[in-house]
Amino acid sequence: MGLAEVERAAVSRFAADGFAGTGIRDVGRAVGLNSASLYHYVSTKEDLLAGVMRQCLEELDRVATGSVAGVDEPIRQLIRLVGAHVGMSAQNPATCRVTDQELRSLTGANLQAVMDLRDGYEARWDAVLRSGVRTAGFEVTDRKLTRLALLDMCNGVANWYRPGGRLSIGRLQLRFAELACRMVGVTALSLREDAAVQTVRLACEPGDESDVWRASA
Amino acid sequence: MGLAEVERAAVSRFAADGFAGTGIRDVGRAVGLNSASLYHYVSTKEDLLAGVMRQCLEELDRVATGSVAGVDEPIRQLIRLVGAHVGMSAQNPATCRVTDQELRSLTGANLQAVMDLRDGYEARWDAVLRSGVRTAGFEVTDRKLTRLALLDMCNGVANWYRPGGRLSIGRLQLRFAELACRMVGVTALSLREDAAVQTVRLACEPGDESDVWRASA
Amino acid sequence: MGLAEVERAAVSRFAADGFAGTGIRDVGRAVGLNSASLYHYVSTKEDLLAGVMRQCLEELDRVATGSVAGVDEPIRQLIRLVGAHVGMSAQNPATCRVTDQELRSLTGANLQAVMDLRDGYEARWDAVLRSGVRTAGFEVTDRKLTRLALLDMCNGVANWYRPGGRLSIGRLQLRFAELACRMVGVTALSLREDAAVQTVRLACEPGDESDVWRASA
Amino acid sequence: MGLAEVERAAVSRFAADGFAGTGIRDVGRAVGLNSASLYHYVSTKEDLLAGVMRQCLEELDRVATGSVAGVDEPIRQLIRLVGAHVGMSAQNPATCRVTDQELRSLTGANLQAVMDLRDGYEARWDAVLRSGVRTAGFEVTDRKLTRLALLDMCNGVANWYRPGGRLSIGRLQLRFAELACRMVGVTALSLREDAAVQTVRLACEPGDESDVWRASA
DNA sequence: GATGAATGAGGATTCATTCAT
DNA sequence: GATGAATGAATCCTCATTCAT
Repeated sequence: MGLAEVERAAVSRFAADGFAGTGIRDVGRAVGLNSASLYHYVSTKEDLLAGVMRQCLEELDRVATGSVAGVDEPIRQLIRLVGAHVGMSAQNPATCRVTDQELRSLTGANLQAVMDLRDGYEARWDAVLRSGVRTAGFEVTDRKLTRLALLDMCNGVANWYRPGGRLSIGRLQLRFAELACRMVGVTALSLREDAAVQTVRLACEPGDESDVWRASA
Repeated sequence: MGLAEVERAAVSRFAADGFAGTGIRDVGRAVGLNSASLYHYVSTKEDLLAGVMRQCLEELDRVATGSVAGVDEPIRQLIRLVGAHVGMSAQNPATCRVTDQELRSLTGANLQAVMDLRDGYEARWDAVLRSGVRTAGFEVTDRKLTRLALLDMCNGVANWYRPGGRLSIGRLQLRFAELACRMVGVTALSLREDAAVQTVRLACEPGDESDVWRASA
Repeated sequence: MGLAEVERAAVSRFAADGFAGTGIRDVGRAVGLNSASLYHYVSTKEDLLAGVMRQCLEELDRVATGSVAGVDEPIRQLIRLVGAHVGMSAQNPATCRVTDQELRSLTGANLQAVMDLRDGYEARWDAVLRSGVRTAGFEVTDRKLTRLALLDMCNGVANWYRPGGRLSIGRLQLRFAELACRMVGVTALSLREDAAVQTVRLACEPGDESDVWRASA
Repeated sequence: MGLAEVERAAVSRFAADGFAGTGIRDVGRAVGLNSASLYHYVSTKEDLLAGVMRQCLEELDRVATGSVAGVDEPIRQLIRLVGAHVGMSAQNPATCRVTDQELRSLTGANLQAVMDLRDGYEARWDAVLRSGVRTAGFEVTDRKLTRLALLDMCNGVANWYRPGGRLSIGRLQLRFAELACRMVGVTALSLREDAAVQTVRLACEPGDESDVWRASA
C-alpha cells in the first residue's frame, strides 16, 4: 500500500464521478482503506487531485518535448505532438479526463501551478502551428481557433478510448495525425514513422480492472 | 420569477462549478431566492439538471434536423450539422457545457431519457458520414472515429467561446465547417451558405452578466 | 427558540466542559436542537463563543462605568468597581467564567475585539488605583500587582458562587468591598451604600436549572 | 528522553491550549516524538494530565506543610502558606495553571485522587484561618469567603507571572503576604522572614524556552 | 525505543429536502 | 409565492489509541 495505490483509486473515482462528486470515503473504499487512513498518504483531497494533475501534465510535456526534439519540419512536429497527446490520452484515459476537466476544483497555489503547466504545454502547440504557417505552407485561417480545435479533438480521446478496444494505440495515433494534417491542409510523407510516439502509463492511472467506465454506457 | 430564471441560475452555476460542486443554496442565491423557494419551481436538484439537458438536446436535434431537411448532398449536410452544433454551442455555451459533461450526474429515468436523445443525435451524424462515404467520396478511414473526432472538436467550442468575443458566430461556423470538410477529405463549394445555420438562445442559457467564465482564466 | 436560547445552552456547556471540550452537538442537545439546526442561529462555534464574551465584557464595562459616574472619591470608586464586578460575577457566573477562561479559544478578529474590551476594562481599574494613590492615601506598594490581585480575587467569585446559595449577592459585594479596602489600606465610611451596585442577568446566562455546576463538586 | 520530557511538553501545551484543545500529536511534536511513541511513557492522555496535577498538588502540600511546621502563631502560618503558594505558582506557572483549571478534564479515580489532594490542601488554609480567628485576632467576617478570596488571589499569580520578569519571586511573596495580612486585618511583624518560603521547580514544569505564554498577550 | 500504518469514533460544517406559516 | 426553521445524512478531516515492525 502506498501513495500510488491511493492515487490510482482516486483517479478512478474522480474520472467516474467527478472530483466534487467523489467522497474521500469513496476513494478509501476503492483502495480498501479507512477514510482516515488515506490521510497518511495525502494531506488533502484537493492536494490529491493536484498531484495527479501535475503528474499528467508534466509527463505530457515531457513526451511532447521529447517527441519533437531534433525534428525540424513543422508538419512532422505537429504529427508528433498529436501522436504524443493521443498516446497519452489513450494510455491514461482516466488521468487525462480528470486533468482536462477538474481545473475548476483547484484553488490557490494548486490552481496556479497547474494552469502554468497547461499554458506552457499549449504554447508549444501554438509555436508549431506558427512556424508551420510561416515556413511550411500550413493553410490555417485562424491559428488560435485551429489550435483549440486540434486540442479538443485530441482531448476527446480520453472520453471514449478504452485500452484493449477495437483500435490499437498505434492506429489511433495514425488516424488522428492524418486528421490533423488535413486540418492544416498539408499532406504528410512520414505519417507512419512520426505518429507512433511512445508514451507511458502513469503511476496514477488506474488499471483496467477498475470500474471507471461503468457509467459511460 | 419563474422556472426559466431558476434554470438560468442553475445552468450558470452548474457550468461554473459542476453539478456536484453546486449547492441548491448556490442556485437559490443566484436567483435571489431562498433555497426552500426553489422547490416551488423544481422537484429535485437532479430534475433541474435533467430539464436543461433535455431542452438542450431537443433543441440541438431540432436545429440539426431542420438544417439538413431538403438537402441532398452529404457534404452540404455535414456542413450544416457542423453549423448547427457550433451555432448552438456558441450561443448557449453554458448549457452545452453542462449537457456535455454532466451525464454522469443523472440516474434512472433521467439518465435513460437523456442518453436516448444523445444517441439519436449522434446517429444522425453517423448517417451523414455513411452516405458521404458511400455516395459523395468522403475519404474516411474509420467512420466511428471520425464522428467522435468531429463531435469532440465541435463540443469544445462551448468550453472557450464567449459571446461577444473576437469571432462572430457566423465566422466560427464557417471555420469549423471548413475544418470538418478537410477532415473528410472533401472540398465544399457552398461553405458560406450552408454553414450559417440559424440557432436560438435557449431559455435556460444564462445571460452574459453571469460569472460563469470567471474561473476559466 | 432563538439566539438567546442557543447562547444560554452554549454558555452552560462551555462553562462546564470548556470550549474545546464541548461539541457543537452537545450544545444542540442542550437546547433540544439538531446540531445542523444550530447553524440557523450561529455562523460558527467560535463566533458563538465570541458573541457571549463580548456581551459579558460590554455589560461589565457598562455597569462599571455607570457605577463610578459622578463619584469623586477614589475609595468609593474602588468599592463600586468591586461591587460591579462581584455583582456581575455572582449573577452571571457561567458567562463570566467562560469570558475569563476562553480567551485562548478565540482567533483573528474575535480575539482582537475581545482583548480590546478587556484591556479597556482593566485600564479603568488602574485609573482608580492611580488616583487613589495620588490623592486618597491608598497604601499600594505595587500598583500593577495590586490590580491583578484585586481582579483575580473578584474573578474567583464566578468559580464558586451559586445563585441562591448561603450568601446574597449584596452580602458578597459588601464582603469583597471590605477586603478590597483593606488591600489598599484604607478604611471606608460608606461601604454599605457604595458596594451594592445593581447588576443584571445577561441574556446568555443559563438559568439555574442547568447542570453547569455538576462537575465542580 | 524520558517521562519528564514528555510531561514538560504536555504541560506546556495544556497550559497554552487547554487539555481538550491539545492533541496527543501536539504533545508529541513538542517533544520531537511520534504520537505513537508517547505511549511508551504514558498510558493515556488523561493519565498524563493526572500525573502532573498530582505532582503539583503533592509538592504544594509538601511545601506548605513544611513551611508551617514548628510555627505557632497563626499570622506567621498564614504568611508562610501564602509564600509557599505564591512561590510555587511563580516557579511553576504552567503546571499550576493546568492544575488549577483542568479538574473538569479528569474522570473516575483520577478525579477522585486529585480532588482529595486539593481538599486536603484547602483544609490546611481553613485551619490556619480558624485558629487565627480564635486565638490571634484575625478580623474575618466570613471565613470560607476569605479563604476563597485568598486562594483565588494567590492562584492568579500563575496566570500572569513570568519567570525572569520585573518582580523577583521573593518580592512577589512579600507583596502577597502583605496583602493577605491586610485581608485578615492583622499587622505582621515578621513578613520578610516568613514570606520567603523556598520552593522548587517541578520536573514537569516546562523550561522558559517554551511558548506557553505566546497567546496570553 | 521508536515509528508507520491503521482504525472507529467523533470533530465542525454543509447537504438536499420538507413543512408549517 | 416565499420563507424560516428544522433535520438526517453526508461532507472533509482529526481524534486518541493500537500494533506489527
